Amino acid sequence: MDAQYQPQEIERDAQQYWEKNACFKAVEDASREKYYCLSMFPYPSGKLHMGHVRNYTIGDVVSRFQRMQGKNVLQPMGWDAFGMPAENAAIKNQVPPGEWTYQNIDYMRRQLKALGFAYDWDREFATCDVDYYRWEQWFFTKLVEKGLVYKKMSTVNWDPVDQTVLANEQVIDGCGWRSGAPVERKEIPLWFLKITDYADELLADLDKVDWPEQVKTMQRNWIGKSRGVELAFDVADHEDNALEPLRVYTTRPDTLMGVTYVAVAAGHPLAQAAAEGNPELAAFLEECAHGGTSEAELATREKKGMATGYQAVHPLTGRRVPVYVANFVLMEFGTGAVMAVPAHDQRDWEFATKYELPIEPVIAGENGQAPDVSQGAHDEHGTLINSGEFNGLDFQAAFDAIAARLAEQGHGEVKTNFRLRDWGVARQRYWGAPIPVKYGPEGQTVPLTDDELPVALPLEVTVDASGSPLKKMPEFSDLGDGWVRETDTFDTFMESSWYYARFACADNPEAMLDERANYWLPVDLYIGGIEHAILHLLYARFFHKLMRDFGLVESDEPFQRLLTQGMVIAETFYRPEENGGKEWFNPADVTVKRDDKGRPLSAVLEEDGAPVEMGGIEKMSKSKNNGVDPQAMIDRFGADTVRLFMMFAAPPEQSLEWSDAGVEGAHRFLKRLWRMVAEHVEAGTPGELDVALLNDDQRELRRKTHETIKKASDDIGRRTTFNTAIAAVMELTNALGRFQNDSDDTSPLGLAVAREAVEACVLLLAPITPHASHALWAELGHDGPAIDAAWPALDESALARDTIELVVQVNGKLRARLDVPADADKAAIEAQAMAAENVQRHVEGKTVRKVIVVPGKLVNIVVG
RNA sequence: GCGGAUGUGGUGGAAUUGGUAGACACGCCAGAUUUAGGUUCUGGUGCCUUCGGGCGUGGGAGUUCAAGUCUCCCCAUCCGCACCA
Repeated sequence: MDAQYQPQEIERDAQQYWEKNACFKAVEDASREKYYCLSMFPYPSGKLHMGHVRNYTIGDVVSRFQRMQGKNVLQPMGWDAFGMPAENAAIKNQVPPGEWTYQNIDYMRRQLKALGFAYDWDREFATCDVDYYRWEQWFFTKLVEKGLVYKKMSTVNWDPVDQTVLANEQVIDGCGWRSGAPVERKEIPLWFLKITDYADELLADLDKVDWPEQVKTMQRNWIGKSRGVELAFDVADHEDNALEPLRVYTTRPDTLMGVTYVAVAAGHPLAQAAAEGNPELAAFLEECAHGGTSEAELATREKKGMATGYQAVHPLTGRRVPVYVANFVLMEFGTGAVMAVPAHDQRDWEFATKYELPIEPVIAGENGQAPDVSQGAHDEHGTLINSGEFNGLDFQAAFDAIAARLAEQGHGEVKTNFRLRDWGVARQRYWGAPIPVKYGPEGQTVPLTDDELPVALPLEVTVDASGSPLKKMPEFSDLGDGWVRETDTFDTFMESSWYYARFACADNPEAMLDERANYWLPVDLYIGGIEHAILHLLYARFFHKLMRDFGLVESDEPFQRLLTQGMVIAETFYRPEENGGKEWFNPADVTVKRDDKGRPLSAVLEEDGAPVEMGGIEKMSKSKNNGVDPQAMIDRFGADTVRLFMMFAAPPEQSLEWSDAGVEGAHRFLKRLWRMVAEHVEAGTPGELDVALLNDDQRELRRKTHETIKKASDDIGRRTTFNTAIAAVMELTNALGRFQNDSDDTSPLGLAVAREAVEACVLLLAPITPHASHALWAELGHDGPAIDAAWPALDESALARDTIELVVQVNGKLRARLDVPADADKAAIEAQAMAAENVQRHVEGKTVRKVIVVPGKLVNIVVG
């Protein structure tokens, strides 16, 4: 065989073999155990970035591993093809979004193929294909029939200059990203899906899936189920006329006696009414109507408020408290009003302090006395004080008693609330799936019928900054007789909420899903970025339940197991510019100088030899110019090296720092492995592996082989820590290298032991470096391809040891190491530990108080 | 602001169930080989040290025979926050 590792030839040959033999075509087979492995599909932005490479390598490693376990594996790929970037590119380059998108898909598909991923390409689709989104339109009309869809007024970001709705991302510091004009908040009617109808089930079914606990916690908190009391304050205006009662929700009815004011959102009817004839308040409401709508922006904004002049009547005491308008109270959230207990809620405390409102403690501190609230709120549960007849009750008793009293008086009731809000699915954009609804001349709103579907998005358009071209295309929107079509399109989360199911039967022109979906679903392992932990994953879970209740799928959850991968990050380099900005340089164009300990000292730009500043390690991004192009790395080292480095440099859930030196290390390892296999093949034909005849070196290498099989199987199959699996294989190759060089054992039996080790290395790496393993497996004389080889089997008997090394501690400090027989009892171990010279030295003259023996691990002698 | 995470040598990371801290790799140092080609091989490498040992997992306290791992407080960084995907 060729002693040189030639990745380009090897990878081309392997990929041709797989393609020619349709190796990765998945066929439903009820007699075989299936495994559906899915990586989140990419947005076709132009070319692959390292985050994609990482995501898809993880999925490919698991898919190939499961195939070697004998499973019937499905690993599909497609394109999340609708979205804003295509419209932005269209504005910039005068190319229709569809054309731009499909060109990007063609280029990125070639890149994926060059990485050797084991996809069933026959199932590929893009969400902008009408054959895909037509089913989403059809399903939406069915949801309308079932009453799971409604239209209501909702707040959006409005750019008053460009006369268009802006996404939160397009609002920068409260201003439109193109126009720079201060953004206004505008109310428009939008379509919503009733995800809140499924809130309880979405919460409960988190217990059924095998997901990282932190993701489940984030979803639970997002759904935010709480038990509280909804109560009403009577309200009186300046002339003491009674107004509509003010409804608020609280999870702390026990603090009700500490209410010193109530606050309403700027959009609340009470605020609007109070502003009439009050120009100052009207100006404040106007101020609140500016700026973005995102919760983060609202919550971090300086807390401001203004008195309405209205009074609210405390439902139990009859005491009057002022009604304020506050910019941190949201109309979308709950009733749009809150009761404020500044002594026991930090946000209320800050507001009360700022506007000099009373702060009255009603919950005792730890010592049973009134807590000190001069520096901040006391928000823990405790015994009630200053609460009249409720004094002395604990949280639960007070909750129940106060809720009962409010109910008695008709002022309130216990209520379960959710933080989760219904899903607004309408977007005022062009590049998305048209919402299949029409409006009649008398204001009718009618979902389209099956024979009016699909509504195909026109592809020949001119896009500019002034909003969706659909709204200016009567040939699209005008249906005649006074009927017009909806020009809003779906949120792109709609497409990504069910694509995993369509992969099971992507070629079906007659139905959204068919029985094949029930063969493949649920997805056994779903892999993607942690940034999708809430929205995408929650919407997809919701959509799955909708499809289930419509009889389209049988399972309750779409993704049985979830792996959330970390980001790919890299060092940044820059030079300050005269205008105060920074010019960023790509790591590929910079050389870092180090001191003799390897610490980075300085960096210079290769082009001019002059220094650049090191800007720290950041997520790969265009703005910091620290992206490393996967294509350049594949061209230089081959796909296997890139895959190996990505899997070795960090566990999949953590962020991964790109390192050119690390990639070279991965490449070096593959070259070394190749050479070792070549040397082994040259050394002669192995004999029969008769384990009874092994010498010590042979038995040791064989033990290492099977220890490695055991560890790699567990690391890849159960733990998904590919980095430690690779480290274990590297240890085995190191052991094999010593065996080849130091022992130089070319006896038939020695070669048989070496062969077992070599084949283990090749197969254990096959999911990670499939091309190299494909070639090496053939060089080792196998007729079938490596992808059809079974995962190496563990021989437990090879792991057996005669003696075990134990450590001996004195007072927890390591003092000696012992070789003890594997079957030694505690007394014997203790005696041997005590006898050790260094142990004697540390025990001498002291009293042995205790001896702890942990079998197989250590002995700890406690002296005093 | 709210919710979730992370923090270990010069660097990436390992330590899976409270039990040997630093596996594996990068970098660096020394030596050998080769001087065409992204070399290869061997050895060393946490810090301090009076060479006995001592110290050491972001900082501070605590539980334990034993803490990177468990508890509490603090600091820093990252992710998400409903129209980015």
